[in-house]
Amino acid sequence: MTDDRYDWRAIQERWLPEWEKLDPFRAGQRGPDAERRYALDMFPYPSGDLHMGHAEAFAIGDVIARHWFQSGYDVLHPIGWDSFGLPAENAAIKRNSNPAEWTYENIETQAESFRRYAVSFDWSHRLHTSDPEYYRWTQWLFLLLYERGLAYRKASQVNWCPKDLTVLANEQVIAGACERCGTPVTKRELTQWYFRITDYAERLLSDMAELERHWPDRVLTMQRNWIGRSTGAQVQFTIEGRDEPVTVFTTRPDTLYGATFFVVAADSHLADELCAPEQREDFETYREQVRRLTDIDRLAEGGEKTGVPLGRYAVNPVNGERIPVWAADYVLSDYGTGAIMAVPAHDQRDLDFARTFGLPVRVVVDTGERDPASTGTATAGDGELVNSGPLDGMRKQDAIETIVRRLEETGHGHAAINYRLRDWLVSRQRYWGAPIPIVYCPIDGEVPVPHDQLPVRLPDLRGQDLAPKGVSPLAAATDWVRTTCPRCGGPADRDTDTMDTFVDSSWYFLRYPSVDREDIAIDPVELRRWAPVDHYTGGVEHAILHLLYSRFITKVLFDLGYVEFVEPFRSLHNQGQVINQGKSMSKSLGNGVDLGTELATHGVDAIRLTMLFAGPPDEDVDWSDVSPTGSGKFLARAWRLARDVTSAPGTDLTTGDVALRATTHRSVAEISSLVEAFRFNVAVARLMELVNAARKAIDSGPGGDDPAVREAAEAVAIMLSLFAPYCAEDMWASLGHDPTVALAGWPVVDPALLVRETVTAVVQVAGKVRARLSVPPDVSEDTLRELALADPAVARSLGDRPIRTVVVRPPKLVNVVPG
RNA sequence: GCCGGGAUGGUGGAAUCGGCAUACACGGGUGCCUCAAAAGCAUCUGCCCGAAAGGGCUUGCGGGUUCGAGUCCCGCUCCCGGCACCA
Repeated sequence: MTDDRYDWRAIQERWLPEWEKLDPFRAGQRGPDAERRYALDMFPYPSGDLHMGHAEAFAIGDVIARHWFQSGYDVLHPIGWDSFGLPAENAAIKRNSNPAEWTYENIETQAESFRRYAVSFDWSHRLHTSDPEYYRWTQWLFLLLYERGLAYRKASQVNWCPKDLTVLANEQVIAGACERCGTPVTKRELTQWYFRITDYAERLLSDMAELERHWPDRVLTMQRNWIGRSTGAQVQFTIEGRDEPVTVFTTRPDTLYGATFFVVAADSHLADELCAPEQREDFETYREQVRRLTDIDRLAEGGEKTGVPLGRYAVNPVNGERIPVWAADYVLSDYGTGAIMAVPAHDQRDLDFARTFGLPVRVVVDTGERDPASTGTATAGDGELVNSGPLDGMRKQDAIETIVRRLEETGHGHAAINYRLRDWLVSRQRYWGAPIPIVYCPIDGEVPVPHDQLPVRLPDLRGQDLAPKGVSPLAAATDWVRTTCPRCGGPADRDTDTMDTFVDSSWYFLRYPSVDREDIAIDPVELRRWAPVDHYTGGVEHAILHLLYSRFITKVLFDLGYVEFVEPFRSLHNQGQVINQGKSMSKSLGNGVDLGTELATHGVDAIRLTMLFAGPPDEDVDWSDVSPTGSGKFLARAWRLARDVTSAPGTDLTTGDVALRATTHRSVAEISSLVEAFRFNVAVARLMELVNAARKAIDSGPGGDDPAVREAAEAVAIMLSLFAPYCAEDMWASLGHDPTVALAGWPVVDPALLVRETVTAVVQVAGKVRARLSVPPDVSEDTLRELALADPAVARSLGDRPIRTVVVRPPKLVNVVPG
């Protein structure tokens, strides 16, 4: 490299093979006493090559990991692939092949791109969730939950995607449509496997206290809303002609005297059971109509209430009043008990229903507002209880406590907490996933596959065998399905569903430290060494699903003694999206930006730097607003700086120009705290300032042979290695050092150089800046006041106005206030 | 509707313990270098008045607290994200 032009292509070609040889980012190299850190990036799904979004996310994660490496920590920064999933199956059908082919081709492509992108991974901990060596342990995890009673099978109405022909978890239904393909979701009654995540609702909520301030607010809020805790009471209503009472959940037991009717979910078994013979025809017509309606259609109707009377009566336990029972679709069969007491005066939905069907409205809380029956607006606020027997005259909170006590005394109810969260449906009617390790025996029934028979491997299906049929493709592999019962040895059938791929990703971070262990899933010693994850980087699209499931599985494994912490991710940051011209990139808009093309045009460093300099990491980067060319220019400038250093390596740096040294040390101090605060854009800006200052020192200051210039250039190289590793490495070589700059060690700040000899004091007159004074940092209040008042600009600005007060805040500011 | 987050030059963004608003860049102007171009270097660049010196104004809008507000308080407008018949 004799050319003195910055040539990023040559630099990439030179250093990539050197780094491959050095393999500098292996975990566990720093000895037993080094402090350890676990840096984790959300692992990618192998759909083709890496894209702009990956470039952003992994650049951010890499700065964090590289900063830890530079700071002397022993760092685990692993990578893997979330490699089960639907697109591989679709590709396999198209190519008449097995999904593995497409999957592992893409993994290799992405791995190659990651290497070129210079992410500081420890490749020796690599994993793929579709490897039998991995999914064996996913199946083991399933069995663990099964043995604990946390995995169970039940028949229920499930979300069904009519295009993908598979069931979906509640979390995968977005505004009534399939998360993956956007098709409106319908309901089906199926027997499926569930994980009992609702058992952990309270802990998932309360353990969030330790995530506060370390996770983004919006993620915590989304999780809280998703879990949806509400407090109230369960109340038992007798149904005429039925032995067992029906329980309802309400958050407003104080309004019990205002219940004027009773509603059960139209699609529930209860509605079917309660329907009187004379209403049977109407009910079944209505139920058919409800079943056909997707959530999207229902939303489109704008809250129009529908329903049918069931011809039965419920009895209000507090006053013995008979109230009619209706079936309606505004009551959900899978929330609470699927039945409610309707208090139209104080609940808007009940009021809408009552007004539609002419049902009575009785006010029991006087809020001072007008009668809901005439205004159409339910009154939900606090007020004085009326028409409520013993509760009359109380306020809301008193009434709630009193009525709950009475219900408990009479055995008609009790205080209760209800959650919006449902159990996690994990069965999928797909091929490319981890088979559910259960067999069905005519004699022994449901039997778990013994641990020593894991993994239950996928049979080799390809092409049309994988086409969606509404049942799992595995059902057609009869040789695979037919097996022997582990208990009695007789013929039995395997479960033909595979697990939701979110099961795979709910524990991968626990596997990374011990990927090589073939005998156990999680090596407790390795896990203790690294986990929990110190920092997790990834997209906000996983704010609920992946993060909630991971937290749940971690808690289960904690209870079983496999892990020693209850929260897997100490801190979390969500990167923004890379968009173009104000919109997210898409084929239909034709505004896609290809990462490969950008890298080929500007080089890895310029792209990484552009991503990081564009703005705060959690905000979107609009590619049409940023300048990779500008980033490239800065890198060239920094690179030239190193070449213009003429002092020898090892020169005593403390003899350098004091002014530049102070600038360097101040920059290092500031950049350190900016990087720690994830303010990478500002850190880069400060680095640019340091480069500019050093440039000036060479061109019009002490010159290139001054040790302070070497000190500045070396600091720039080390700090730049977080953002632009190739350029930094080449600078490091120019400065006469051996690779790799990535492990050179973060520059040490000399506190003596941070002390300023003079500072600028601002002098204001009536709050407007009129003069600046150069004063010592420990200037006294009196001296500063005198200096300020003696300043001619202050006198001019004051004119002949008298002075009312002088505010003095040494050493920064004086404000002279005229009378 | 509920919850969360925002609004600063032509653009991306700095300045969050109340104390120099517009750092660092992008874009643009002018000049040097060059046969020319690219690259590089120098320099200017919030708005208005002014030849200049200088002055006035400015952080979505309206109030308030304060010697002093982009920053704190009250009331709005608009934008982005999440949830949405959850009893």
